[in-house]
Amino acid sequence: METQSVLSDLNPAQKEAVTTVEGPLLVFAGAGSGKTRVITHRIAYLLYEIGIPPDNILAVTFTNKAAREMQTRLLRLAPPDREASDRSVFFATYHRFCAWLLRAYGQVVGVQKHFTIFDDADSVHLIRQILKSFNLDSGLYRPAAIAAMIDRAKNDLRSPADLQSQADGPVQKAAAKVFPEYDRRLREMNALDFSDLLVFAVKLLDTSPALLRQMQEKFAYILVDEYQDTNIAQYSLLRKLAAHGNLCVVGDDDQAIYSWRGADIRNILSFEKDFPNARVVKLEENYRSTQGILDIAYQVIRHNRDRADKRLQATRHSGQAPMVYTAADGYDEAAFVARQVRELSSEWAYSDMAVFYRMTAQSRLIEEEFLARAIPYVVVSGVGFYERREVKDLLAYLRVIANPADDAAFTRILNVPKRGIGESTAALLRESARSAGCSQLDILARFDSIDVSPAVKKRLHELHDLLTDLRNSSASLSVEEILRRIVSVTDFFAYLEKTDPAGFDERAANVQELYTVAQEFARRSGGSDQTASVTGFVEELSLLTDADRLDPDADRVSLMTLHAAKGLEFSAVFLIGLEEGSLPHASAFESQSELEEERRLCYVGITRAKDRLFLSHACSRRIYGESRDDIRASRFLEEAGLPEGEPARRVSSDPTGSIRSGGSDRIERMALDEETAAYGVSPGDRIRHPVFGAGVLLRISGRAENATAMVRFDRVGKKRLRLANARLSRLDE
DNA sequence: CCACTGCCGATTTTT
DNA sequence: TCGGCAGTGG
Repeated sequence: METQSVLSDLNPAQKEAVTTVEGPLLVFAGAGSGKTRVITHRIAYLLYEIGIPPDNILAVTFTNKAAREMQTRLLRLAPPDREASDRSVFFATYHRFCAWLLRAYGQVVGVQKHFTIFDDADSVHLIRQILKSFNLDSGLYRPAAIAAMIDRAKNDLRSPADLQSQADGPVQKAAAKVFPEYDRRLREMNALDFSDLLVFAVKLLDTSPALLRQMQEKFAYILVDEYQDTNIAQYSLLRKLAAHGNLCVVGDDDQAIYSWRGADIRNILSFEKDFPNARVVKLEENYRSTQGILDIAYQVIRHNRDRADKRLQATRHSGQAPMVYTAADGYDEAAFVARQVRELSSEWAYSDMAVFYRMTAQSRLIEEEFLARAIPYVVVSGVGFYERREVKDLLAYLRVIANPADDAAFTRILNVPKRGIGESTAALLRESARSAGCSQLDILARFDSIDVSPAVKKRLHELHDLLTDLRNSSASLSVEEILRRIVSVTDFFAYLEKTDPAGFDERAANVQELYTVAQEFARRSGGSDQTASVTGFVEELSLLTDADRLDPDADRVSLMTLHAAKGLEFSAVFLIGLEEGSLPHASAFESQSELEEERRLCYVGITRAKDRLFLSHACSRRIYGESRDDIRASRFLEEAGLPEGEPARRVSSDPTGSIRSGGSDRIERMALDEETAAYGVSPGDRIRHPVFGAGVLLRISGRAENATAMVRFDRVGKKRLRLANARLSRLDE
């Protein structure tokens, strides 16, 4: 009976993938072929048919979202009495798994228990400081570029010395020079960046054979999702853990789109070589898309040379043919998308539709058009909740509490809220810490011996007391209570009010939201050791992304980059900007392998569509403020055998004039700054202008008296106006 | 410590 | 075009 539920409804290939339990297994899971099903059913099979204890199973994913989804779906397969035990199957991202391992055993390789995880912004910030201390011009050597190189080296398990010897070109040389210093400072701060989590986990398992053996025994069965995106460090980790050979990897080389992050497609293509007895199963039955959509996808992807041969077969009826729209320009393209969305909305919910593009900036015209027509949408990703200033500030307090050596966090809160400690004092603390070989917080503890004015000394004293008090009280408080305490003792709300009066409501709401997140964390972890729970909370936040908190129930069209689209599906998909230079991106023109990755991006986009697919491109476009009308259609359209149409005429859009837009909501569109409050209007509003009449406010840019509004008027079309001068009034809806 | 200005640069960003 | 920065001046 149980076999029934675990194996029923699986096709033969899926069944083979689920029941081939011993030995290495590579599952090529084409788009829409039931990949997640296979993984979850396989785990269920291991648990309920083979009788493997749940804590012997490790399932590795790339995103928290994927981990969560698998966990939920596994629970649905559980016999009623087994639910509880299923929870001890270890679902984790690589990074979370490594963080777990290092918290428990990291001391062996010099990682302190309460280490902090640096996010990209922290890293870049640190690198900027180092460049400065080396007198390297941060204009010439862009910190983000250096950070990327170092990150890449780590993901390749290359040491600073390796980078040094391979460095070619001035920027790489600079990166090679910064690398060891960057690492040194991280160690000093008891901090690890994202890739360090992997690097040190590998190092730990290398250093301690006993621990490795223990882990191999514990995780006797390992499953890996999205194997095509594995980088060298991750691969190395897997090889060590899965020396027993019970490794099941699931992936699709055609959907490898993260090589620029160090992912190496060869990991999946040479799995059979690396694990000699590997069984290979190909899932080529597609349950998602119509045949017409799959045909186009195949026509595109077959142009890649570096791929395993396979072709998806539709299990669904043929459906409506995909279409290409050749737009006069970007506005026309946006209008086309909006019109179609409106039309399709009689058949599908907005949340069944999505617009994909190559670059984040490409969302803008679509957003404006959707705002103008009151089409509800959500931009997936964008400025994340966890990147918001107020959230990072409060997080920095927690970081200092959990890890007093975290100088980066300390620097962040040193003068936040403003307490009259300026750059010169900050530099002094930095320097003293440097020469004394201790943390800046340690220096603060000895403020008496610091050579500063009495006034500054007093402020340092107060800061020290404040932090000491917080740290002491943290032992007996929940994370939420600690947060509330930080907010109250620093008078945080007053600080928000003062520095950003217009954005106050927004920011205050974010602080509230953070309380809620802390509450939920406490409920989940049911913690005992408080320091551990602060550490745990900070870790959780560091490893979360904004996508983890999007509300899936809201009825909105999703706007996202092609990278963000992987793993999702929609009834109707719009893939816009299919132009040479955009998709494929210009930077890929010179390289065969990069072009192939662009092609895979295109493929990923196409295969997200269940029923309707719209591909569009424009003949003329504004690029970096310059109008260009020599834009050529993407080669991928030609490869797909899709003729471009006659350039469409500019269509003047009919303003719908109705209700407030859907775009703006707390999480995703928080960019409405001071101006919104100052002038009482925000994007999406129906407004009236004394001369031009009624229209829709599309966008606000610039600040203070330079702030300009982009308005689409019903009668006279689009105009830019200075907010300070234009007397815009909001029309009630 | 801030507000202003002028310059540069501009893919993608699972963690 | 536009946003993020470093450098400047009050």
